[in-house]
Amino acid sequence: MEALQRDIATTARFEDAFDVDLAALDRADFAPDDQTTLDGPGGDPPLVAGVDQAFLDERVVSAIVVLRGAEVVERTHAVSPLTFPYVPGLLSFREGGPILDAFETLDADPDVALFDGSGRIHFRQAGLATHMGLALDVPALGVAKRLLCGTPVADTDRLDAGDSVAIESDDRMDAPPGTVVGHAVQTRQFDSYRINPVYVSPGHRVSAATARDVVLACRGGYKLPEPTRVADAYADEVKADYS
DNA sequence: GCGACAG
DNA sequence: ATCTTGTCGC
Repeated sequence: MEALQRDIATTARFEDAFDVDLAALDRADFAPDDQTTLDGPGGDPPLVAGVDQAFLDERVVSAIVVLRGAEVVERTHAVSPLTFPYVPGLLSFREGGPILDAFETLDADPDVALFDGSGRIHFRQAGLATHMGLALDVPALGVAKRLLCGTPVADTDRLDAGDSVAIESDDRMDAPPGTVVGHAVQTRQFDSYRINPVYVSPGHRVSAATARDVVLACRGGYKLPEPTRVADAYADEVKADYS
């Protein structure tokens, strides 16, 4: 499996190779109750898919929500059996198949997809977002709540909303020393208590800088970017129906 | 043996 | 990820 991941890493493209209109994405308002920017000048915001999962006993709910700004264009999910344990570094072998099951039921073809986990921030530069992006050949990036590996180039405490700190490869990773494999992104912040940043990295056909910009543009007032947040909520909703 | 570890 | 009530504070 590790060999496959190294192969995936060499095939994946950690550079911009897509046509997402970032300017239009910037104009999009992801506030759930705002629809006013959907028909703004310069074209509609791109289709952004959020992917997240919720677990049952021996099964997993894989949810996909596609947004155009704050508008939910499509929601779909799949319930699949779990056949592999959680092993740090091998997450795609546990969650990848189930995620692809869900994508098979998706009609829309998103301009970019956000996965819950790492992309290039991975020992072999082939995290879940990289694996999925390549398998689906869709621009993809990973959004993780915790750092799997790599080293922030500066303190990530006390960052203001909108700030980001590059994450460089460390000696446990395949990437050449000093390679910027992602960013710690502060999507939200308060004056009093500290909110941790999310760790964003390229999956496929997206550069580290663009991955960061996409996540910042998708902020909807919560820690998680809106596509991820609504997919998370949808996964829990579906799980409740199966429990 | 020690350390480190997405979801 | 998941098990879980209340609770302190913008």
